[in-house]
This record gives sequence, structure tokens and C-alpha cells, in this order.
Amino acid sequence: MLSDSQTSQPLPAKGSKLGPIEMEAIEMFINFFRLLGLPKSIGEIYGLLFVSPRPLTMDDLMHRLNISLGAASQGLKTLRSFGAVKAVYSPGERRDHFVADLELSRFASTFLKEQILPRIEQAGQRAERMEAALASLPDAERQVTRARINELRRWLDRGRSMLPVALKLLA
Amino acid sequence: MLSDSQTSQPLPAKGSKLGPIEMEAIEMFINFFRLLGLPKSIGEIYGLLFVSPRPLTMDDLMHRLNISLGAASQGLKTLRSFGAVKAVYSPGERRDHFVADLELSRFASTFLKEQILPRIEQAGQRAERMEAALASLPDAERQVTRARINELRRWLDRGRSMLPVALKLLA
DNA sequence: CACACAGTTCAATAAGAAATGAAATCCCGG
DNA sequence: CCGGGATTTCATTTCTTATTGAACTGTGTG
Repeated sequence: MLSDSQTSQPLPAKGSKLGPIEMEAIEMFINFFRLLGLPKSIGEIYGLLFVSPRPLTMDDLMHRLNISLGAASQGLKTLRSFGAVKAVYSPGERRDHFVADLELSRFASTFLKEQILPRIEQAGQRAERMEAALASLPDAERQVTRARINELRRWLDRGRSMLPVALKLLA
Repeated sequence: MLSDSQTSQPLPAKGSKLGPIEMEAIEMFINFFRLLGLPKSIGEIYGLLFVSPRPLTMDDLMHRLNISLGAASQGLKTLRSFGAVKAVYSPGERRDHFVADLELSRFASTFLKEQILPRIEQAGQRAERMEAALASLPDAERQVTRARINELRRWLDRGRSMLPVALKLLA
């Protein structure tokens, strides 16, 4: 919830396969991705890839992080889906190798475009429907409620107009 | 997860105590607050207060939303904690009455200050510790990893410097 | 001062989300 | 076109988080 600011320091030293730098990075990205509502395993994967000096295979991730095959596969899928991780070709190697994409801006903007914008649009449609439903309200309430809906519209417009600015700031 | 963009249309018509406008508002704010990692009940409460033409008591909320006493109390507590809802004095009434605070900017900035900023600071500390731990790395890796840590620092600085701008945009 | 009503807290439970792992699918090399 | 490793998928399990409801606290009134 909102009050849980300083959570999860420990992380119980899985198989002590992780050095201090890796641990810090992993914890950091667990926190960061949680802020976006993404599961822990995704933070772990990205964190490890972020500090890894060479590309890692799914197998590496599974073993060093003690996560399952499925979690590794799905986590990578999600991370690739918004460009936070990419597969690099490793000569003569069968397995895929993955690296963290360091261009924060790329996936921040994916996030804005795929998560925030659709919600604003959806909310806009709701506002329309609310407006339409105003008719069925007793006179006394209608005025007040109409004002609220307009307030809501103002927020949404503002949000809409801020998105491009935010995208520009990131780029 | 990230792919769940268009969730939760229905909302199973609890006791049909809610009109269409209220339903829309509630669903909208459930979505919105979920984006910030807050539970459904909080979205419900805020949504109902938002479109209510008069202040509501905890009792009103419990009955119209079919939520428990505890949920109403805690939800209101959280909402008040970041200024999204306030108690208004109702003359001669014993119970507290609550209204939605329509100043989005106020609680957006609370969110930035209480959620985002601390995380950036915490992350900064981690970066320091990572830097310190670099010494223990084999030469080959040290260079690469140092570069990553610096990249990280750049992100954090950028975030830090964007916060005041964001706050100004909202105000 | 005690009763009744309003509100808070918190342990127990229910609901929901993420992780697991086995089965299915996809390739690449022979 | 077969065999086998790599990856994906998804039903089940595990874990986390929200919700409930009952006990507790606080408070104003007769």
C-alpha cells in the first residue's frame, strides 16, 4: 500500500550465488518494477541482466536467481515486450542470450503509450457515458454532478496534453 | 501485468444500489488507483464520493458499496492520508461526513514526494554501495560494470531533476 | 459516570497474483 | 524428416494482499 515505502531490504541470500553488486541491482529493480505493478521475478531478471558484463541465457537466470523455467521465460517475454531486454546473437550458440537494454527512455515511453494513454482514453469514454446518463438525475443533483464530470474532463484533457510533453522530456 | 490493459468492465451489480453514473465513476477510479497499486475498495470509495452531490458517512459507503466497516475505515484513512478525501463538518451530526477532494494536483504531488522521491534516494544509496563493491571484481568485469553503474546514476539524476518540473506542471 | 454510538485496529479468512513444472511446441542439425 | 535440446504455455500450487468482522477505544450525552 502507500505506506510501505521502505520494504524488502533482506532477500534471503538464495544460494549465495549472487555477489553484492548483483544483489543491490536486483533489489533496486525489484522495487522499481513493483512501482509499475510488475512481479518480483521480473525485477530480479532485469537487475541481474543489468549488471551482468555478458549476455545471459535463460538457464543462467534460472540457476542464479533460483526461479523456475516458466518464470524466466515469461519474465523475459514481458521485458522484451516493452523493450527492456533484448536477445543478442551468440555465434555458434544454440541458446538465446539476453542483455538489458539500457535505454530507459524507450521503455518508459512504451509504458506511457501502452498503459497510461489507453486508460485516459477509456476514462474519456466513461465520462461521455456519465454525461449521457445525467438526464436521469433529479434536477437538484444534476447540476452538481455535471460540474464534477466537467472537472473530470479537465483532468483527462490535462493528462492527455501532458503525455507528449513527458515523452519529449524522456527522449 | 502489463498486458491486462482493458480489464474489469462488469462489476456484478452489487445490490443495484448504484446508478449508472456512480458505476462508471467507481470503475474509473478503481482502474486509476490500481495503477498506483491501491486496492479496489479505495477506488470504490473515492469513485462514489467523487460523484456524490453531498458528503457521505462511513455508513453510507459501507451500505452502498457493500464493503465492511474495516474496509471503509481503512480506505478513508488512506485516502485522507494523501489528501484525496477530507472530512467536512456537518452541523449537529454526530458522524463524520466525507467528500472527495477534487484537487488532483495535491495528491499527485503527495504521491511524487512520498513514493517516487524516496525510491530515487534509496536507489542512489544502492548505487554508492555498488560503486564501493566494484573493488572486489575481476579487472575484466570491473570496467563494464562501472559503466553500467554510471548509466544508472545518470538515470537517477535525471529522475531527480525531473521531479520539480513535474510538480510545477501539476500545480 | 455509564451507556450508546462512531470509529479504529487487527487476527483470521478469502480473493487474487505470481511461480512452478510438466506437457506441448518449436527449431536446428544430421 | 527424425531426434533432441531450447523455449513456451498453462493448469495447479504457493504466496501475497485485501477484506472481513469482532473486539477495542474514544467520546459526547443524559
